[in-house]
Amino acid sequence: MARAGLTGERLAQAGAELADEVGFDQVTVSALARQFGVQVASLYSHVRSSADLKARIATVALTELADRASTAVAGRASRAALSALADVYRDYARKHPGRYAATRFVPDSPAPEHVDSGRRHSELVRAVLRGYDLDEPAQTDAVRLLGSTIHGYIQLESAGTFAFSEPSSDDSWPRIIDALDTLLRSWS
Amino acid sequence: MARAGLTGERLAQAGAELADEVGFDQVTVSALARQFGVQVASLYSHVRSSADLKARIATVALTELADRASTAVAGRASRAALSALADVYRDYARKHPGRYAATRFVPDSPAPEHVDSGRRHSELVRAVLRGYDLDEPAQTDAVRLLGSTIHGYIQLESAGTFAFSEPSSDDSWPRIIDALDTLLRSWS
DNA sequence: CGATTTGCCTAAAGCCTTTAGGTAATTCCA
DNA sequence: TGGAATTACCTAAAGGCTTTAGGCAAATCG
Repeated sequence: MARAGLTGERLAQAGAELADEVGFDQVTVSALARQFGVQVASLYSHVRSSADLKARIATVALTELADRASTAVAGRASRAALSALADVYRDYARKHPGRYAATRFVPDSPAPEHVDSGRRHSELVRAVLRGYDLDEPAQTDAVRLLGSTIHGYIQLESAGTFAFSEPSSDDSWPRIIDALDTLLRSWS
Repeated sequence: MARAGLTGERLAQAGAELADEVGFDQVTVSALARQFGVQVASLYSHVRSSADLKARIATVALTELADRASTAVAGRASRAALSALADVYRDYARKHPGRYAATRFVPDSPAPEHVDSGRRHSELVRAVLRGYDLDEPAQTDAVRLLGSTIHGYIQLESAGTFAFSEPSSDDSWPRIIDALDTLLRSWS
């Protein structure tokens, strides 16, 4: 070791911050090197490729998000749990748009930590569903419905799709969560 | 005019095909020039920039999709209309993944044709909702819910998120559409 | 204290974007 | 009909990002 000390870890963290500032797609090995004031080639000792850098950022984001989701769901059930979980995703996407976008990045060969975080997410959704009375395969269907709707809403909202009509997307959001809650209560 | 005749129109069309082959993100002015066997710079007489090319492809896709959706919804109502509409989106995404991805591209300053197609889509969803009894603002909420869920599902499915657990995502899909239908019938 | 490892550097090749400035063929019209 | 204007595509060039190869100096290990 020597000098300042770039590491894969540090690069992923800095990359996550950069993503929030300039957008996940604009995160490049070059831009990151510029931030650290070092030559581009230096980073290639720590990340295998541009895709590898993005994958690491994705893992950071996915893990961070799982941590928050976990906290939000703890001690809550049914509607309260659903609402808290959904809000965590949405708030995270608003505060950390770059990181949230990173979350959708599918690595060529995901790190174990990445896979773990992915599993934690689906388990959290299943935990929320314990408050409703669903057996398989309905439970899996419900996991997919929830994931689709929440991720879909966040994405369309951030793309500005809801910005040009009333009511505000802030108002629609809780009503849509309510609707999902109702739906889950009476899932055929 | 002269020779073969590249036009913005033709480039958008060829770009759409290229997108389906290699992915929307891999569509570049260079790649397209290669396909046409001309120098890269030549294309810049017809498209303003790489972003402009992508925007044109997006417009082609959005319009194509609106046409199909329109056909699918015609003569159907309620559940049948909802299911047909959702299937059009999903089938299009599967047959034309590059074009479908293009659909999510938000142009800096959208062409009128692009805006029109966007409007057609939301009007089609509202048409489907005529089969249910919703007044404003519930109707807008429902439009957003439907859009979020359908786009979200398609996206997660194409990212492979549903590929590693039972039941198959083909089986979940109709059940999720059913659930949405039920939800709309009893929207608070 | 010498050998090894670590950390960052220079160099270079390859691909993509975009602008500038032609050139030949076609079309318009006096 | 023939010169002017336009059209369609080209060469040249600058600048950015990615990635590999090879090098040197500082820190650490034995």
